[in-house]
Amino acid sequence: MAEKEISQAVISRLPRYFRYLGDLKEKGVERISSQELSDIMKVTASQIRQDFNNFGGFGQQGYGYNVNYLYDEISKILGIDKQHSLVIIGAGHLGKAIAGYTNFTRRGFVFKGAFDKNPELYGTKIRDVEVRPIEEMEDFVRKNNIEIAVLTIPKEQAVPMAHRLAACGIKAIWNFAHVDLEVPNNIQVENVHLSDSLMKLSYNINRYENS
Amino acid sequence: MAEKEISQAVISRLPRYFRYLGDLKEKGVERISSQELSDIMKVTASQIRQDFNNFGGFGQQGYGYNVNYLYDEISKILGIDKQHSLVIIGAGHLGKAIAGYTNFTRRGFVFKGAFDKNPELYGTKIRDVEVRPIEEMEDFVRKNNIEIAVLTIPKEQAVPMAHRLAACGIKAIWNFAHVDLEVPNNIQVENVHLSDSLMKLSYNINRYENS
DNA sequence: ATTATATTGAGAATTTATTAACAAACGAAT
DNA sequence: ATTCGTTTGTTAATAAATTCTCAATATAAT
Repeated sequence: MAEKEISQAVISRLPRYFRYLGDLKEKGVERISSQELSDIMKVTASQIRQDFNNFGGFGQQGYGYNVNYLYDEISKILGIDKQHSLVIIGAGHLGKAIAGYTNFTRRGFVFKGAFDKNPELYGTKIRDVEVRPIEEMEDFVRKNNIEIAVLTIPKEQAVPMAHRLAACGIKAIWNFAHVDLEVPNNIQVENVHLSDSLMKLSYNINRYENS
Repeated sequence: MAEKEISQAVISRLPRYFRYLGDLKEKGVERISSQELSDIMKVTASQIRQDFNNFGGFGQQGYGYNVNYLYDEISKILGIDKQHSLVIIGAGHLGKAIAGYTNFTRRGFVFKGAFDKNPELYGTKIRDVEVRPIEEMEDFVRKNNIEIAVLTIPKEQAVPMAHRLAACGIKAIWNFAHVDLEVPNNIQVENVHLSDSLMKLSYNINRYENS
């Protein structure tokens, strides 16, 4: 079947729709039109309809969208209807912050292991999970069929670590190191470059002041 | 003077250029052509030239770009040639991770204060800075002319806190809470929605498997 | 000095993304 | 049943972003 490629711009907007639909769901709202959603989310109704239509018609003419149905469909598209196992590589504050973030668990991201190269951390616990020596990482990933590695280590160590992760069959890397990884393209990478984000903020402060 | 508006797409790419130019600088590379940079960064040479040209000609025909000069110019554009003061609102793991990230200091982001509403944290230190009661935030921001607030608190508290920050003259909010803030448009907001990022990763795992 | 080579900056062409427009379809009211 | 108002899905129009092309201009070589 000829899968039409969906642009990453569209994908990037889905989690936000998902978030707002979750809120509506909690409030007990049953149906919503693209126009109402447009007013709440401050994006055009046209874009909302266009975005949803990439995946087939979720709505109904004259009615709008059923909130629960749409919510479920988006969660399927995003793949968060299934569980994903993850390990943290680097048990510093950032690693701990992410591991401890319970909302991820609610979304099906199950925190299975944590690794560090600092012996002082071995045996300490993050939410019932023991920090292990980084040497044990490969075995653990293989045996437990881990899908996602969260890379919260300094950039100097990130590139070789990505290679190690690739070699032991990880499916995806959520990369917090400030460096671009080189991995085979069967491994998905999502970068969170915090310093890039902060620089953008700095630009916008500047821009506002000089205008 | 009629300032041509630069698209955020371009701005988003600048930090990455900056990072690569920093690396080249460290390696002692003096000049580089858009084609060489293209090979290293895996973006088109055309885009590189177009991007730089938004800010005036940084290069020279037949020569290329001077690495040091270009690096300095981009740092000016991004506003990281000057110092920016920041405070952390929410001294949990994420707040600590960010406050402790020394590279930000190198880029001129100076960590001045940390606030939390949990009394157990009062007086504890993050890099020589004492965690203070959140009630003292307004005064501190005003007296110390703080520019940036890093919002690392749960989403329920984020919206009212953004209002408090707006009221005491903050210039920018770096928002890690999973919610969209409403602030007057003299305040710059940069969102880091980690769960959105993780969902994108999940989508791409799915997409690869079903292709 | 002259010529060959390299490389930008800028405009044109193309592609992609966003917004607008509207026919088709549904629900509700009469 | 028919009509009316609503709202989608889809196509068309517009806008924005990216890539291509090449004249202009620099460096380097002879």
